[in-house]
Parts: sequence; structure tokens; C-alpha cells
Amino acid sequence: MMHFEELINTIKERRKMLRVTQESLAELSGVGLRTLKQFESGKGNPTLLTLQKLADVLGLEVCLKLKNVSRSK
Amino acid sequence: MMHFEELINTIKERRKMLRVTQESLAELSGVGLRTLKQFESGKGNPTLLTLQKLADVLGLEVCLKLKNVSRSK
DNA sequence: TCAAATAGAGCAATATAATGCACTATTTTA
DNA sequence: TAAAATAGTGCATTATATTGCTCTATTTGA
Repeated sequence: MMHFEELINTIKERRKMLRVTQESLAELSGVGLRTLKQFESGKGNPTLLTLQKLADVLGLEVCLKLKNVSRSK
Repeated sequence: MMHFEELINTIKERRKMLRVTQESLAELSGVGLRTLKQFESGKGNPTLLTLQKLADVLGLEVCLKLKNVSRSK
């Protein structure tokens, strides 16, 4: 899924920016380390709850925004 | 989960604004009708893929944004 | 450079999301 | 206000997300 990557990168970059390891983020968020590893490495299709838990610790939140309609793509 | 509701409402309202029934949205998105019903009725914890499929048809996209840090809440 | 820290993956068990079917409840509309 | 359309739920099955354990690969820093 093309759009997954954007979310993955946001999480990954944000985590690194905050200098948090996968292990720490897993603990802090209550998400299993294995689950986080899978998500960040592009395997996996997390549940909304899992994504929210991760985002929350990183000071992010999941949202829905209008797609850019006028793209010539 | 408090924050789920916001996402649910966004989906639900957007769907209604576009005058699309659950049945249509389910078909168009490729998500099972049962799954959509559960999500909109507040039961359920959809996978990111499911959420994206629904959002996509409605002209929305899942994103991560910075949380409002300075809230006295 | 090489040892420690961090990240990724195989395997297997368990929890739960996704789904369809059939039915009920609610809403819409003629 | 009654019929039709739309939305919500119980039950059961299947698919798959989550998890821990263990091991390997990669990255980092002294």
C-alpha cells in the first residue's frame, strides 16, 4: 500500500527525532515490541488502536484529512 | 477510546454528506458491510488498511499530525 | 575496528479483526 | 402512518494482527 509508507516514515522519523528506541516506544505505548518492529519495517497492517498508541507517545495523532482533489496525476 | 469517535464521526459525516449508504461504501471500498457497520457503530478496531479503504472512497486520507501540545486540559 | 546497542525476521500461540447470514431496529419518504 | 430503505446486532467461521522467544543483521560509538 503506497500510502502506508508515509505513515510509517512519519512514525519512524518522529521516533528518531525524539531519540527513542523501538524498545522504549514499545514499552511506553504498551504495544508489543514485535508489533512495532513489524510496522516500522513495512510488514504488517496495524489496527487503529495500535497506531494510535504509538502516535500518542510520539505526540502525534491519527486524523483524516481531505485528499488533494485537483491533482493531475 | 476517546479519539476513535472523532475518526468515526468524520467517516460517517463525510459519507452522509456524499449521500452514500453503508452498503454502497462497503461495495465501493471493498470492505465488508459488516465491518463498516461495526466501525460506524463504535464497536470495532479496524486495521489501518480497512480505514484507508473507506477513507479513500470518501476522498479522505489517513494522516498523522502533531498533537496540540499546549492544552491546559 | 570491533563491541555494544539497536533493528529486523522465523516460528508458534493466542487474541481478535473481517466477513456473511439472518434478523431486528431505526430512519426516511411517499 | 405504513412501506421501503437504511442501519445495527447475534452467531459462527476464517483470516490475520499481536505477542514473546530466539536468532541474525545492521547501526553506532568508543
